[in-house]
Amino acid sequence: MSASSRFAVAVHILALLETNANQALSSSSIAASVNTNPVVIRRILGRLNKAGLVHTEYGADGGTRLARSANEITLNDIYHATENCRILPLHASSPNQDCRCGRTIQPVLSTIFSSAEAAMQQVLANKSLAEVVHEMQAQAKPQACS
Amino acid sequence: MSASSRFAVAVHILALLETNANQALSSSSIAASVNTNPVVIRRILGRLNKAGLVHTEYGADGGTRLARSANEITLNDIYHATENCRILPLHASSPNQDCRCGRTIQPVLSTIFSSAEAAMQQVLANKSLAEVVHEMQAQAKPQACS
DNA sequence: TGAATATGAAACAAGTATAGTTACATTTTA
DNA sequence: TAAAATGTAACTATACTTGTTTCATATTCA
Repeated sequence: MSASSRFAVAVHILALLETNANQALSSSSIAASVNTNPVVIRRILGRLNKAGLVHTEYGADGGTRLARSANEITLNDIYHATENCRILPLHASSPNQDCRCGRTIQPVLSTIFSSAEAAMQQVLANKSLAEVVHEMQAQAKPQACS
Repeated sequence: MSASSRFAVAVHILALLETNANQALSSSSIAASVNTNPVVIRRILGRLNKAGLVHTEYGADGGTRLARSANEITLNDIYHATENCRILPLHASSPNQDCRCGRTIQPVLSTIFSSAEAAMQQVLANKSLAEVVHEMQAQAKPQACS
């Protein structure tokens, strides 16, 4: 059913890159903020690289930077870069095709499940990384007179 | 985490009960349609019973019937009866609270993830079991002149 | 009363995915 | 050449799902 925490960690990573846009960050320094192992970070960075969201350089003084503006990265971009599977899976093994119900349930469910997932992704598509970072900064400095 | 197909199987079960509303169905006969073990069915029926969607009777000639009209059961009711966890989980272990990003990411993500999940559930809430059964019957008998 | 039929629940195995860790080859820079 | 960084493989531990067997319990009916 549920997705992995890769998506949440990926947003964390990218928010960290945006707030430190003046320098490339190593997987070790990112891991210190996420509170995990650098290899876990590198595995996620591999997906983000493949999706073209970040750019990584080898060697001493290497590390990772955002590949485009935080305004041009949506949470849906990050979601697709980090998660594989359908949120709402169909049956583990195919139903009995000799039963009318078994024959017809999956095409109907597949359509409905796709609509449900699309609605979720639409919310993610409407939120940019820049907005997330802005909300995080508002969280860090709450207004005294709110 | 690996995905659960309980939700899809639960819809299958309830659709089968609706199309055989004249009789109580045993877990064995349901399992024959789903193509799995009766105990798997009984585990899901236990959740549906607890949620008040079906009513089960013991003994010879026992079995399960819908507890209310298929018009009054939405896919979101079934979803909540069968699935436990959040769709979009936060970090597996808490981020570094000494980092500004680590401190602020989770409350922001939690709000966004809740909105995304709510959008998905809204789609499910707008689809009744009766509609699903109707779509299945349309699937079984396509119009010749469509 | 007793046999038949059904559920509910416990226990176990197998399969799969995630998260964390160690280790090492490779690339780049100073 | 040494240092610092990545990419990747391998391994462990954990957790969840699915399928299965087994058995106690409840209900019906001859």
